[in-house]
Amino acid sequence: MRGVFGLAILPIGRLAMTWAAGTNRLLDGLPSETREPLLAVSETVELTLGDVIWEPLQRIENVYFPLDSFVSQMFPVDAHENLELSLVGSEGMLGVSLVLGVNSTMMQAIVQGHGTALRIDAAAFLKELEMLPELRRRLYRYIDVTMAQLALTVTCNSFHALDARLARWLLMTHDRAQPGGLRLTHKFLAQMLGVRRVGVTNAAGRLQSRKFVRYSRGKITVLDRVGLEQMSCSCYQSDKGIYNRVLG
Amino acid sequence: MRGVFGLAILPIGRLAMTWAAGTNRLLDGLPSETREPLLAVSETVELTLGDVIWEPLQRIENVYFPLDSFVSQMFPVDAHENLELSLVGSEGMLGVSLVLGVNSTMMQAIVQGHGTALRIDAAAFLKELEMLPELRRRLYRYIDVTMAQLALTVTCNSFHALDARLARWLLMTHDRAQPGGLRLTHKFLAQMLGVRRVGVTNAAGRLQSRKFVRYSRGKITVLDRVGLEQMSCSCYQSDKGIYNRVLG
DNA sequence: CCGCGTATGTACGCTGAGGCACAGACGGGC
DNA sequence: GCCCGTCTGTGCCTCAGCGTACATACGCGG
Repeated sequence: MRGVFGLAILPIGRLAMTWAAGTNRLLDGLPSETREPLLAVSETVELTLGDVIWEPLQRIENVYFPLDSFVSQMFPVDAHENLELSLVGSEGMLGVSLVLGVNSTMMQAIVQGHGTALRIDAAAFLKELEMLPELRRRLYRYIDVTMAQLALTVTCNSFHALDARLARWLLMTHDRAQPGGLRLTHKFLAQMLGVRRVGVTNAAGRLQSRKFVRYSRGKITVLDRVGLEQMSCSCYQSDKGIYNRVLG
Repeated sequence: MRGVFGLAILPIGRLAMTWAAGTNRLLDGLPSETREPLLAVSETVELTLGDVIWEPLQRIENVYFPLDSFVSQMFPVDAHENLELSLVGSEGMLGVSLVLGVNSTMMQAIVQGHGTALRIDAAAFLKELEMLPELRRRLYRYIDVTMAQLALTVTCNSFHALDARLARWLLMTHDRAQPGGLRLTHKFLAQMLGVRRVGVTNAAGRLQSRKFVRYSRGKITVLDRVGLEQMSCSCYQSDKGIYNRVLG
């Protein structure tokens, strides 16, 4: 039972308002007869800021269930046309294509927040998936959620101003990150949001002057979640709503 | 065998370069032991331009496999913030949430192109789905494709100019439509692309002045596919590539 | 064949964001 | 404690697309 972590022993996350570090909400929602065999083939690994989990067209060797790390997925089109599509933290899973019977991905996945994740070898995962109907059931529902969230993001990106999108992005990141300030430069945020760095500097400046955040040289501290929520578009709440509706 | 149509009898679509009317490419790719039982519970229905297949949060009563009709899906956020997310024609299926075990959808689906589709009652479909592993296998792969296509669309919408996106949209529609000119007003295109009507009028004017299309009062004729392809962004080809890679 | 509704064309100012350039400011490493 | 690289701030011009308003043009129904 190498590296199984506290997940099976301390399912505290289910009652907490925020997602507790050390658990994965997707797995948490499984009956223990389903969760245990999966944990038995998983190992806890450390993911470091900037690690590339996979590149487009790469074969999926492992799937990941983040615990207190989080990872963002992009879809590279041309050289610098990157844009974050989804943020996967302890509420989700990386490698859903495998669940759908496709063993490679079109996405690029990069670690955004340092922390731990459960890692399962692709072959072992598929074997368990076959034997555990409850696992299938839940992961399929999760996939439906990610599709709806992706659809929301398309619309949000098209219609909502940068300030609102930045606020939303900071909130979503804050939800998934460990306490103690986010490691994010403006340049990086610009890539995530698909805009210029200067645009982020201006938008972030406006957030800071309203005392919603404080930042300095790549470290951002959220000071006022409520303020950020008011400034962000409704998509932040919608995104959570989509998740809770199907998986809550 | 009410309304089973020529699909089982005349699988001509498999050899044709363009998708032949009267077949559905997803079902076409199935072995006949799988296809036949599904066809036995399906009926052919006529879909008329403007029909609303479903609204957000509505229960999925039927799934659809378009034959020579096509349907677009939107994700309404606020009042008029609509934007097309996917175009489903004879290459696809409507109601994938059901395949994932979720019996409602966040999408709005509206018929874009008049024609026929196979319709299957949700309960009957689920029953067949359970009994037909090959069907599951193929539909799961299709879902993976739609996720990748959606991801592509997010990025395309963020980075590519209206002219290119309009060209892409016309090509995709043209691919799925029956021969003889598309029924699309500028106002409608504007909604699909998430821009103002005036923007479409200008962009469409540029396409027309280059003799790529001709249009008048809601009817658009594609004159020069190659020209349109050159004007559209690479996303048109990418979109087809994603499909063929997994389902071709 | 007239009228009205819908579709399309055009105009004007506005603004968010792009492209680019450069200046200051912090902070880790030597 | 200094240097240099990285991060952040600012300025300037450009431009695509928005909001709005109004003008024309086609075509169907009476």
